[in-house]
Amino acid sequence: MSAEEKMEITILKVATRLFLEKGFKATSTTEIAKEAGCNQALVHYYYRTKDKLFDAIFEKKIKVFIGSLLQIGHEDLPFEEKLKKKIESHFDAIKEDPRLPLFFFGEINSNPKRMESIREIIGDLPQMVLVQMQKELDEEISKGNVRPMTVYDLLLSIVSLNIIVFLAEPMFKTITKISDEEFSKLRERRKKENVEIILRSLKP
Amino acid sequence: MSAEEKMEITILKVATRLFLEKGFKATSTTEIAKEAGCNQALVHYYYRTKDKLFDAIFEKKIKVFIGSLLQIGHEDLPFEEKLKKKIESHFDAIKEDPRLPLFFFGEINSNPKRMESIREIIGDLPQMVLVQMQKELDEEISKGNVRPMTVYDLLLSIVSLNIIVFLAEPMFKTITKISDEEFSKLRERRKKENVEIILRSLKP
DNA sequence: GCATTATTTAATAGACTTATTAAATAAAGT
DNA sequence: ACTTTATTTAATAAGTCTATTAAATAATGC
Repeated sequence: MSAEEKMEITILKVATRLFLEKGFKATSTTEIAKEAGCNQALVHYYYRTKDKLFDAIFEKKIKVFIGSLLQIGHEDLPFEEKLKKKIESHFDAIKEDPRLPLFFFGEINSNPKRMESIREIIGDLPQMVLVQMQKELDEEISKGNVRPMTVYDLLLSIVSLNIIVFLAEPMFKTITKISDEEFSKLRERRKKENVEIILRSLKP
Repeated sequence: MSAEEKMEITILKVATRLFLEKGFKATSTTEIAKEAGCNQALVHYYYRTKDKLFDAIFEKKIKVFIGSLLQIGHEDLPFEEKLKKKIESHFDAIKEDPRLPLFFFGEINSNPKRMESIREIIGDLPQMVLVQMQKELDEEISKGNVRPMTVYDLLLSIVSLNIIVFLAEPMFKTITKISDEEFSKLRERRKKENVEIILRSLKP
């Protein structure tokens, strides 16, 4: 097991996939071991408990999700362009991992304490996102380019519009009987549409 | 147990609360029985299996959720007013039962077959919502009052904006440390804001 | 009152869960 | 080559879960 991938890593990858797909409760360490190709005890040997294994994964993913809203290296662009980039990078981060939204909202709901303990680990990240956007937004409002609005409202709208197409995919496909191909088109259209909706919503 | 509420009903109520709170997998018939104040076997006596009990509840709730988008008795109102009523009635239906969105998206994701079998039971309801809105929308587009847009896009936007505040409540409160009172205000503001965002998004 | 039916319980089968143990094998260090 | 350390497994404890059984109690019909 040295030419091959280290089993410790394989376990983590399999666990990531399964936790994201089915959530904490519905995934067993037995199943993780089976898919990784090892004994169930090995999962506990490397990660001690199912909880610790999960937390490591959860932490990594929430950083990706929140961090995608913190656009860097575009300070010189005009407000609308910066915002467009934020929305699109957030959308792309979710597209990379379409189960992310349900994963977070589901796991935080079923175990609010988890979020508390993760809060300390992710640190300033959420604050940075809020402060950065707050600053940019307030400036535009004072210039009269944007109608008065809180940063919370703006963020909620962005996240909301960006997650829906991924969140609703199974329900949507069942109801509309739309093909996978058609759905892909719709998803790509939504990315542009979301930017359009947000920009329109800001006009004074 | 006849002056009191019938145990069959109590079980259903408790099960509804627990399934909505924690989902199918995380809720045991043992727990339902305990909270209802009866023996675990009685849950199976009345509802045979955990699955059947769940399906009965799921079906009821999805009808409420989808049905709230089918506004009736306002055919004479102008388009924007009808749309406003739809958005608000959908928002209110969720407010009545804030765990509804996570419940659906979570359960459908973790068991897509469930949705398939429920599809037959709920019947035309989703089609009615789609057709009704399609008709109203196309009319406005042909009159030039609304920019070209599919009914899917409109519906996705509405549902998305309406669910986010309920879906994100635990995450949002942890990150922002906002008080319950402040959050209530924000939630009420969102209801108006959502109507505003949607109407702006339709302008030609 | 007695028989029939409905409601409820205790007990348990059988499967699955996480986590720990001790033992086996492989790798590395000297 | 021998010891120490890391990796892996089998076995199992202790608990949970759903579903079924047979037996007990309560309600109803006649």
